[in-house]
Amino acid sequence: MNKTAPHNIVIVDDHALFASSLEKLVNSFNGFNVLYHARNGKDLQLKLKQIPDKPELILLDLNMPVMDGFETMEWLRENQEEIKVLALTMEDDEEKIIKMLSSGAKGYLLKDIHPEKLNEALVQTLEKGFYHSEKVAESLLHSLNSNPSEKPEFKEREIDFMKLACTEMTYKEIADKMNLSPKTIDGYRQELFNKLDVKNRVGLVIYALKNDITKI
Amino acid sequence: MNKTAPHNIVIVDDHALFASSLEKLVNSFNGFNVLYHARNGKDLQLKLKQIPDKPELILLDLNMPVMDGFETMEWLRENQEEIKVLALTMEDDEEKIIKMLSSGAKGYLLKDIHPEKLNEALVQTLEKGFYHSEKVAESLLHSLNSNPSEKPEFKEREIDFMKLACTEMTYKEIADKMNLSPKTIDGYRQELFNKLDVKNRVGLVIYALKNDITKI
DNA sequence: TCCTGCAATAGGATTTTTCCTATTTAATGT
DNA sequence: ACATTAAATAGGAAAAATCCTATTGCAGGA
Repeated sequence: MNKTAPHNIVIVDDHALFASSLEKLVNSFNGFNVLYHARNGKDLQLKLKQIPDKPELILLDLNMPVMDGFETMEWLRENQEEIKVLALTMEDDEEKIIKMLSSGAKGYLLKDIHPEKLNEALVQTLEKGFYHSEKVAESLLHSLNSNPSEKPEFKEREIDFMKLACTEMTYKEIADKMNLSPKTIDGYRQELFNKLDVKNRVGLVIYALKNDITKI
Repeated sequence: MNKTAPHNIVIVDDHALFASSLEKLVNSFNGFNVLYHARNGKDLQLKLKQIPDKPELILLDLNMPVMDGFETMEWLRENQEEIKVLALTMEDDEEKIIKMLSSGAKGYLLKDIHPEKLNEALVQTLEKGFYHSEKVAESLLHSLNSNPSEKPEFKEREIDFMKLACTEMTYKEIADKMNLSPKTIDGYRQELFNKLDVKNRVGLVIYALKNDITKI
């Protein structure tokens, strides 16, 4: 069909099965060819160094061990500016979308998109330089409109405290663990209750879990 | 290569991109052919009814809207006994593995397996009738050994209480909501603390969330 | 009917949490 | 050296949570 050289793509994803499957899919698109895939950012750095053929575009997963999508994106922006990057991930978290796009990603795809959309995204990114799905565009608009509710910032110690507050420890025990007076802990507690608009420790725990301050 | 008719496979997964990608991968295996894919259990029922060609094997995702993998597995066991099923999912939750296998799944694959393993699993399932990856086999052994820790049973009211305990309500408020005396609530609380071996309300909240008693 | 088991309830004490306000200390810029 | 600020700390009190034990009411089985 297409006589010109196909566009070289690289896939970065720690899920071997998904990466391999996706490779087959991308190869089935007209005019695209998957050069190789990398397990994570580190692996990608290595392969970019060792393999002379450079991709035009990278499909980058965000959740990876070793070196995740964000770190990888930062590194690519600094070291491989010519390569276009499309973020490809499960989560449509507004914060993450903004973070990736402002780090220089050309687009942000959700893994539940239709295969034809992926094809469209690849073509459009190479042609126009960017691609934004309806869903992501919507998310962005939403975040611009409803942004007055900015997320509060936390100090290191506050985050430490919140994590410990999500355990069965009493405040006295937490104070010991953090080498602070119980009264200082009480100060953190109060400050956080106000900042987060919660009524009690359970509210704090729920906030911390909802916002990935800590995992259980 | 293989002159005999290829083995027909059906993929059930709500992620269009993954399903389509996986289709390409499976088609690339020697002797396999993907008939079609379904978005969920309901969709599968429909397609099994409408499409005369029956698959020999179904690759079944667990997390789906509408009709999830567990329900689908139950239905398949009752209505399409001849079709072999391999569960294919992200989570290596022992409970889920056991649930699927005891519902008649021929194997349980994690989505992070290597593509060749998938090929192997398909071949072996059709030949021997089952496939168990090292990881899953290990999980099963582990669960058999360390099973003395059975999960406690909860009464309706206890579950109601736990859900409310995972909010910012005080016990007095919870008592009002449940139309019980605060002292009764205190009884539930104490009983649950003992049963679950937790020290305080935060412990209870964490237990409830870990065990999907409630969502946040 | 009597016994038994379970859910609901209570009394009373102690500990922890929560709230409000104020002071000390350390760090930082001018 | 002095003003400014943020972090750490304190006092004191009310509210909520936690603990232990005991009683009541009711339903079902012997």
